[in-house]
Amino acid sequence: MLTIGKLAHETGVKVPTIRYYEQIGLLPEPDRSAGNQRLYDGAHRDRLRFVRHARELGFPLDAIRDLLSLSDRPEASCAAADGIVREQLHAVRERIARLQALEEELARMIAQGCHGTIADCRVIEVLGDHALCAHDHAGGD
Amino acid sequence: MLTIGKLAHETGVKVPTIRYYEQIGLLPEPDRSAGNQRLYDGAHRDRLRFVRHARELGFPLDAIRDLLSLSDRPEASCAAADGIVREQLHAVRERIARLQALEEELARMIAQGCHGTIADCRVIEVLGDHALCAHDHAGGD
DNA sequence: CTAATCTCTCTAGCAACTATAGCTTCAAGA
DNA sequence: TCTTGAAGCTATAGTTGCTAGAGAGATTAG
Ligand SMILES: [Zn+2]
Ligand SMILES: [Zn+2]
Ligand SMILES: [Zn+2]
Ligand SMILES: [Zn+2]
Repeated sequence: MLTIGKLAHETGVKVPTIRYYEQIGLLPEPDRSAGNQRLYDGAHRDRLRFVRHARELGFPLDAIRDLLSLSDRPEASCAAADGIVREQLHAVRERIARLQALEEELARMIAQGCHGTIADCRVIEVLGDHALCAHDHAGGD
Repeated sequence: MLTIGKLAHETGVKVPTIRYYEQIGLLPEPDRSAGNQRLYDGAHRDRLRFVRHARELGFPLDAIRDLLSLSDRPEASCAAADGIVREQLHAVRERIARLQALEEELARMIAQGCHGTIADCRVIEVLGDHALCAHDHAGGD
């Protein structure tokens, strides 16, 4: 049996985060000690590790919730799980593409190399006028 | 003179967002009409376009606040502005690197190609055990 | 038995907006 | 002039995924 602090230590998830996950229904409510303190077992630890790992891979909590409920039904088809991962991969690739466009644009701004006053500053100028940009980075952030 | 709706239309920034920027002190309070409605001029529009463009390039509002106050002092050295942009470029590159590691890992998970039940699902298995990962994606999100 | 360390609940805050409610003002047509 | 509809106003709360603090109670080592 683990107290919340030990569970935190074993999983690398901070104590308030564990309580937060419980609050939003991502983790089940554990039993309590006579003094009302949470007591966890191995199953809780595995579940929390799963959550942490999925978070490290960038999955949003909603997707993790779905993945968890799938993993609770071992006989179900894994197509749904694979779909969630595919979706996440897609989202990650989109973010990468957007960021790479930004990277190029920022690098271009800096490459113009200005060392004067703000009045002649290339970067301030470009920031003020998207027409000076090479890309169309219109899409939301 | 522009009403807030026209300013929104001309800059592509939504009306509530403009009011929000004013509230946090990013945009100056404009004059008001007799009926208490905001009235903007060309300077306001330029400033808001600057903000929007910087946001599109991923700058946080705090950095934009600094850039704006620099651009109000045309005789100042532009080193500070360049530094902010360099910092942003650095942040973007770091985010790209992190996302690329995630992308590889997710692609690897999917490439294992599983079409069975959850009990045998590779992706659920990998999510449950970071030891099956090729990367150390420990760092924050 | 006491002191130090956990743990408890609850509230509020972060970024950067977005959405809603309930009201007032404005512009144009009949 | 009246009326209707769009646009504007303020203020509050919600979003995501936590994090920080207050003030109280529980547990454990010496
Ligand atoms: Zn410069
Ligand atoms: Zn641009
Ligand atoms: Zn599968
Ligand atoms: Zn991993």
